[in-house]
Amino acid sequence: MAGLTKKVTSADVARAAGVSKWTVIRAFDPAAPIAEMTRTKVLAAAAQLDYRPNLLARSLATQRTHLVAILVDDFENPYKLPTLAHLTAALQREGMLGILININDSFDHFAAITDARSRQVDAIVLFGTVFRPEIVARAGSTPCFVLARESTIPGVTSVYTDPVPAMRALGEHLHGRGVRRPAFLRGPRTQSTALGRCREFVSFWAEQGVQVPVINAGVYDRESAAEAVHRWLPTVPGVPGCDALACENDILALGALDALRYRLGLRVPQDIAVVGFDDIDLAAAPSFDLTTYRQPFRDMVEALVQMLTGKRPAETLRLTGDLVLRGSS
Amino acid sequence: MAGLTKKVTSADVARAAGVSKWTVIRAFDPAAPIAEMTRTKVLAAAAQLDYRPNLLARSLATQRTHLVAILVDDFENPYKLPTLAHLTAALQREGMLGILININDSFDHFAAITDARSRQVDAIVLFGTVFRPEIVARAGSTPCFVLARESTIPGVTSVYTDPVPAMRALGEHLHGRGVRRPAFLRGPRTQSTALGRCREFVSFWAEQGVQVPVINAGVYDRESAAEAVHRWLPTVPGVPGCDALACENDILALGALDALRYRLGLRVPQDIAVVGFDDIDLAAAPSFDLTTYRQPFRDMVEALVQMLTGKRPAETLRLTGDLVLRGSS
DNA sequence: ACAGCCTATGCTACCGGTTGCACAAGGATG
DNA sequence: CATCCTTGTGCAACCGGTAGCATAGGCTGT
Repeated sequence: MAGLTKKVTSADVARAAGVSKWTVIRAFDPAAPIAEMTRTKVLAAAAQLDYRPNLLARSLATQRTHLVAILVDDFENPYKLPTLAHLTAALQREGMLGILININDSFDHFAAITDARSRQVDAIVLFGTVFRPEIVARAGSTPCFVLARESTIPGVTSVYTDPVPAMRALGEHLHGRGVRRPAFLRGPRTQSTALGRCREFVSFWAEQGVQVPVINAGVYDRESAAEAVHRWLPTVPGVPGCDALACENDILALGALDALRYRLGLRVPQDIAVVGFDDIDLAAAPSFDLTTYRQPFRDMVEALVQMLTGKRPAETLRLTGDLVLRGSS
Repeated sequence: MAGLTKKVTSADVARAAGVSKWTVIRAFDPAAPIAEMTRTKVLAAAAQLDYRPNLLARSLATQRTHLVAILVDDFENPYKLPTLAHLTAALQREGMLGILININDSFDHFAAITDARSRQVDAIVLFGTVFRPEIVARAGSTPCFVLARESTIPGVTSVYTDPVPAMRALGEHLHGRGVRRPAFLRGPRTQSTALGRCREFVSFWAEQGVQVPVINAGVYDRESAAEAVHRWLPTVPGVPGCDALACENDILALGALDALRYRLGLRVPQDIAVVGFDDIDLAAAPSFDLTTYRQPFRDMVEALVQMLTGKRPAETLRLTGDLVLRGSS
């Protein structure tokens, strides 16, 4: 019955309770000066009519929507699902909700940011997406944050895992295991520069006097990784042509692992070691048992949400994660 | 500069162009009667000031937000990420955006639906979540859809994969391979009833005169599945105690597969066959090579979005998927 | 020259809240 | 008993659009 009738507004409740609509509003504001008896009367009438304040109208008046745009351009990497879970949960704890925006060929950053701003979102979160400075400029006065990626743009705060200690930890681990001819497998070139993992890994080995070949998978995708490794390894002198494969993230590593074992007939870790980055759930599966570097996703999200609620100053944060040693290395 | 100044409204553009704010609005409406010269002048002024209509104000006036609430309560199952990608893309093609709402212990269906309605969303999508009739009643006049789950509630439209032909196909496949003592591994009991996979699998084998034992993993989680299988199988007479394991979804199947191979030392498929449901990306990995039943996620999403835009009558749809034969059976 | 019509523009009222001010009622104070 | 203060309530104005009516002014037809 209640569902079929027109929407209930504060004026309706006011009429039912015999007060003005402003008094109704006050009844819902714990800090407002209002007689206890009146409040009780109003709340009873509101409950009776199933009144809910219209947040659209409130947002228009207060200039705050408690809405955050979350821009994602790559739904291939499994770590994004649990991280989205953390992010939405953290936002909800703060009374906010996230609008999930899919950046793709027909809806680019430009369109997404324009749309988000028209909707008056309180903030924009670029979650693991590629971006260019001029794109962020479109955000105008809307605060812009980058999650899980380095931001080289001044004024754009980012929270991500510091690649320097991470790649050093992975490098030292491999070096300690006797690795001397490692290769690096990365995804799209543009994104890689924003991650710095390749750069740091290569730089670590340069210190050891080793030049690391870099393989391009082109996309962050298990199958593409498998193909890239399958094509590349046989072209390198030696059997196998390298003794370790460091991958930009776990999903590439899983593809690589499968290609090494099932297409190239190699034993991991005996013939070649494999390490990834992220520590996604499947990395722990005995079938893969992948050595990787765990990103502190939960902490990253918590820090980001504190920044966008203003509970913490907005400044770029580089967090460190943990080396997770498993059987693949 | 533009970012630091106050928000630009139609009145500002009107002032700049020397017209009234209503004329500004008309300039942006292709169907409005307006002199071409005026329109040009207004659009120029708008571009100059970087004016964007405030969709909040528009929504308040038109009573349409073009916002859809997407309720998710389980972020464990990897199929949800690509499906979210499809869903957001499809919504965006229709000029809508999705608010991703995380249902959990501190923010339940009740709170989520109340909040979503206060925000005046055009529709609510329950994406693979458990729900009770009284919860949906809270949606009031806001249309409610269930994606990837059966809805037993009258008036609530759902789009899901028909478990009848699906489990029959899996059952017949296993039967044809000589399986005679299969078991079924499922997740939480409450959700299972809304999926019907267990029911239909058991019923298929009943027709063959076989009673299927049902194992509870408790949660849709790889590790829980592995533990459940590891605990259960040794308690059953015979080595192994069953000759096939059908799992409610792929993520359970991957956990089961690992437990069988690495904890119980069994060979798959020689000693025991394993089949899943969903066809997630990792099911195709050579390490698992899992036989499964592919859900037509893309079609499901497309149909759902057409329903919520009104391009198609809202009625429960049971789609069929495809049996995907691989090496695990 | 004037009715009749059409086009382009302005205006009022409204969507459902918020904000700050005005003011009435009642109690404390001198 | 007048004054001051406190508390509680009503109200106008506003947030930035939309919808539909009113009307000015140009053009056509007779």
